[in-house]
Amino acid sequence: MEFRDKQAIYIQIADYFGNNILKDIWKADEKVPSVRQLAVELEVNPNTVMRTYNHLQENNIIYNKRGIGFFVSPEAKKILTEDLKKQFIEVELPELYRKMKLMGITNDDLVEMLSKINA
Amino acid sequence: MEFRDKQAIYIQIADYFGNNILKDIWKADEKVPSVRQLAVELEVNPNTVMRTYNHLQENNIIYNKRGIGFFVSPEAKKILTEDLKKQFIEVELPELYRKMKLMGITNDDLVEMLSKINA
Amino acid sequence: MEFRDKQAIYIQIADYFGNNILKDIWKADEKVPSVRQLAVELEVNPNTVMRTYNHLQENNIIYNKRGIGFFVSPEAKKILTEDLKKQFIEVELPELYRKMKLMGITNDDLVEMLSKINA
Amino acid sequence: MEFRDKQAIYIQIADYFGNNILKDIWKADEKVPSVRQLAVELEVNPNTVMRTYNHLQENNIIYNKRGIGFFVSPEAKKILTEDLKKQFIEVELPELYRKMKLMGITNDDLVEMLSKINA
DNA sequence: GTGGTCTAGACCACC
DNA sequence: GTGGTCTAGACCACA
Repeated sequence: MEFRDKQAIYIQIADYFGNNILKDIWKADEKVPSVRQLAVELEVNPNTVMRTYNHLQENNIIYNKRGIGFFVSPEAKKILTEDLKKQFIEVELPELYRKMKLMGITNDDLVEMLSKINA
Repeated sequence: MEFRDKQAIYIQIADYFGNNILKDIWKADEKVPSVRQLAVELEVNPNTVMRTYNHLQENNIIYNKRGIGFFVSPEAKKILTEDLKKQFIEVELPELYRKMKLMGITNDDLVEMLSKINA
Repeated sequence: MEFRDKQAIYIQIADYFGNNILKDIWKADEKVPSVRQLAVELEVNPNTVMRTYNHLQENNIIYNKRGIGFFVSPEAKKILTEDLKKQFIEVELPELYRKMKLMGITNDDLVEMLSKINA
Repeated sequence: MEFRDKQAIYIQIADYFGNNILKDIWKADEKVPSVRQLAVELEVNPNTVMRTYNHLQENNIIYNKRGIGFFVSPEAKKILTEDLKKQFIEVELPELYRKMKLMGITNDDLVEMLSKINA
């Protein structure tokens, strides 16, 4: 994992978790790596991983079993999907619309541009 | 100005400038508000406005006439448009694509959603 | 046993013991479940149960007959009652008083609320 | 401020904030001490204070103005009151009831005990 | 072994 | 001056 600058590492790790869960790579009630283990893997300070885990736990994405570790919460996927949709509809879509209008990009142009990425 | 926003205030001001220029509200070689005046208007520290102006000047969006004030540079609109396009194609479009795929939104869905905003 | 709870598991088990004794479900000199048996029942590590038993033994709630098992100590009920009262008077009551004052709940309100639980 | 052991310092600081807001010592949109300042006052590491502030911010008790500091959120008092009530009704009241029953304390006994604290 | 908390000290962007 | 993030290292309780 290589970290983009500009965004906090602990957030990037959280996003990585979100993706893994949304893509069904990590399923409900599965154990996620321990704090120390992940810290070694990502070459990051354990505190930073801990911060990610706290963040995810507060948002009910993961939960903790005392002395055993962290696990993917059963509601994780639902929560992540809803958050994504809400963010998309309320923030990103209007912003996209605004920019398209500003640059004179039509819906057809947009679809064509997206097809090129696909290819 | 939204202090509670996560984006830097001086960037928010710069965006405001960009919009005004792109929408032809401010045209080439027109004078923009003075630092002090804008600081009072936006209820912001003058240093912060100065920072915006420096930033815009470095990017040739505005230019300075000593003792008179700042003016919209003739190339401003062109530069802003190009920046916008570059950012759009290289960053936002791929990100849009990624999220659509993650949420299972098709091109048709997207066009329909955009139409709803228009309405 | 609720692993996700913030309270230590061995304490939760100890509380469970205390309740059983106070409610006369387990009486003086009666045998309590073996460590292994209880560990299986509660789906808990035997070490954790052992820890509970050590804890209870230190507080004279249970005693041990070598090779036979653990038994409810004759003074168990008295000790538990006294601990409960002490904790109640010195810690919980003042805390209750503090919160009632903070929320503007009167003694009458409290009695009424308690009656509702009873019903 | 002297810290009780057993409970995390950053939580104790958060509780202290809650009390100050509930008692109207700190009012809506008032500035709270800066991270560094409070750290010095409480003789605690700034990271610990930061942790408290993050915690409070996530719960909309305080908000942040970039480069200026943290402020009491307008909804802070309402949120705190509701949390307190919810916790009281759903957790503490049933627990109180359970213990009273276990120890044979009547409503009248309870009221009398509370009066003694008052005196 | 697991997480949880805290300290110390550093560096950064921003106002 | 403000917050925000990260590292390094330590100590603790718990399973």
